[in-house]
Amino acid sequence: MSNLRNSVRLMGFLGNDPEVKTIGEKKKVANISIATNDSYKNDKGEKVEETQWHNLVLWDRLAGLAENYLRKGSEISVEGKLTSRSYTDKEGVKRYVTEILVSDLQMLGKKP
Amino acid sequence: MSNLRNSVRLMGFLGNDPEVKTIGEKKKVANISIATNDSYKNDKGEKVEETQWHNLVLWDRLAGLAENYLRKGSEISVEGKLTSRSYTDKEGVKRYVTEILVSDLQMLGKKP
Amino acid sequence: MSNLRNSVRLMGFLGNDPEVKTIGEKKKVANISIATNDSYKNDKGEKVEETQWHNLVLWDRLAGLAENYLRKGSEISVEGKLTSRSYTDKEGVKRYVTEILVSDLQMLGKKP
Amino acid sequence: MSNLRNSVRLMGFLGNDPEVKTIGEKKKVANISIATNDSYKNDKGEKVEETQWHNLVLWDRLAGLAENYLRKGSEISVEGKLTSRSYTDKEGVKRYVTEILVSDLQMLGKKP
DNA sequence: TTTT
DNA sequence: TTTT
Repeated sequence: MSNLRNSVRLMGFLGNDPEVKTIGEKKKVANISIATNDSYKNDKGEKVEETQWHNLVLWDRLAGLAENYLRKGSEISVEGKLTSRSYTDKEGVKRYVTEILVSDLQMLGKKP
Repeated sequence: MSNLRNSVRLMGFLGNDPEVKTIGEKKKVANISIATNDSYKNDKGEKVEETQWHNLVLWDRLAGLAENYLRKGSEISVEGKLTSRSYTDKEGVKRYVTEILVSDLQMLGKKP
Repeated sequence: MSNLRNSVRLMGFLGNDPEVKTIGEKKKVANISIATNDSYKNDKGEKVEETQWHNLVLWDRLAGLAENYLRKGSEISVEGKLTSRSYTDKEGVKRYVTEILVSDLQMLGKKP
Repeated sequence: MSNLRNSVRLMGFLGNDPEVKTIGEKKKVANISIATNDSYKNDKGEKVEETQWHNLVLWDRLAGLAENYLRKGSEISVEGKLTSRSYTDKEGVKRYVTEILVSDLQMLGKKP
C-alpha cells in the first residue's frame, strides 16, 4: 500500500498490443511491455542513450482500460510497484522476472 | 537524465554488506541488495504482505558512500532508474537481470 | 486519486507538535509544519542551502497517527497532493495558503 | 539537489502563455501557471473534483524551452522542488508565495 | 487561467 | 519552527 517504500514511475510507448486474460469469471489481467527512451552516464562518465523495456501487469479496472484503449505504439504514464518472482521454465532452468504492478495509469499523446 | 520518464524510489533494508569493486584506477562501483516490506492486493483482492528484493548499482561518489557507511541491516531511501540487461551464464543459459541505477541516496534510521 | 497528476514527496523534521482538532463526532484533522533542508542552484548558478517550510494536512487515520506518535523534531517522509486555498483574514486581506494533503506517511529516525 | 527530500511532480495545462524575463545578459527565467484536474476525498469521504493551480518557475534551458514551445493550453509534465518565499506588497501587506522550481519538463499531448 |  |  505504501507508495513511499516501493514506487516506480514510467512514461513510454507500448511495444505490442496488450495481452489480456480473463481468470475465472470476472478477474482480468493485462500484460504490457513499454519502452522508455532514456539517457544516463556510464562508468566512463559518457552519456548513453538507451531504450529500456519494462514488463507491466494491470488488474481489473486497469486491465479493462488497457484492453479497450491501448495499442502498440500508445504512449502512457504509469505508477506502480516493483515486484520480482521466479519460475522454472520448460528446460528446468530457474528464471527471474521483474514486473511493475501498475496502480495508476494516464494515457498520453494523440487520442485515436 | 529525465526523472520523469524512468524513476524508481525505494525505502528498505540492506540484506548484506555492499559489494564494492574498483575498476581501473579510480572508478568504483557498489552492488547492494535491499528488501522492501510491502503490501498489495492480489488477484483475489486479498491484501498480501510480501518482501521484495531489489538489486541496486551505485557508481563513484555513491559507491564510496556505500562502502564507508552502509552495512547489512542499514535502512536507506534511494531514487534511480530501472534498467535491464542480459548475459549468458556458465551453463550457456541466457539470463535477464533488472537493476536500479541509483542517482540519489539518503541514510535512514539509527546512525551507527 | 491520480498520483500521476499531482504528487508531492517530502522528508523533513517537524517544527512543532502537531495541532489536532476533532470535527463533529469522529472526524479528526492534524496540521503539521515540516522543514526540508534543501540545496538548489540560484539564478547565478550558485548552490544555495535553504530550509523550506511546508504545511501538511492529515485526516482521520493519519491524523490519529500524528497525534499519537509525532512530536516537534520528529523526522517523517510523506506523500500527498499540492493544494491551495484562499481566505480573508481579520484585516480583510485576501490570503493564499498552499498545503500538502498527506496520503501516506512513514516515520523515520529514532523511535522514542 | 536531493530529489528524495523535496520533490513535486505535476501533469497539467498552462492557463496562460509563459511570462519570460531576461536578467542581466544571459540569465532567463520563465513563470508558468498550470492547472491540475484532480480528485480527492474530503472530510466526509466524498470524492471531490477540483482544479488546483500551481506556479512554476523555470530557469535557463527550461525557460528557453518554455518561451519557444509552450503556450496557453499546452499540456506538460514537470518535476521540481516546492519553495516558498515572502514579500511585502504595495499596500504593505506581507504575502507568501509557494512556487515549484522546475528541474525536469516533458511536453505532452498534441504537438502544434 | 487550462483541459478531459 | 526542525535537523544534520
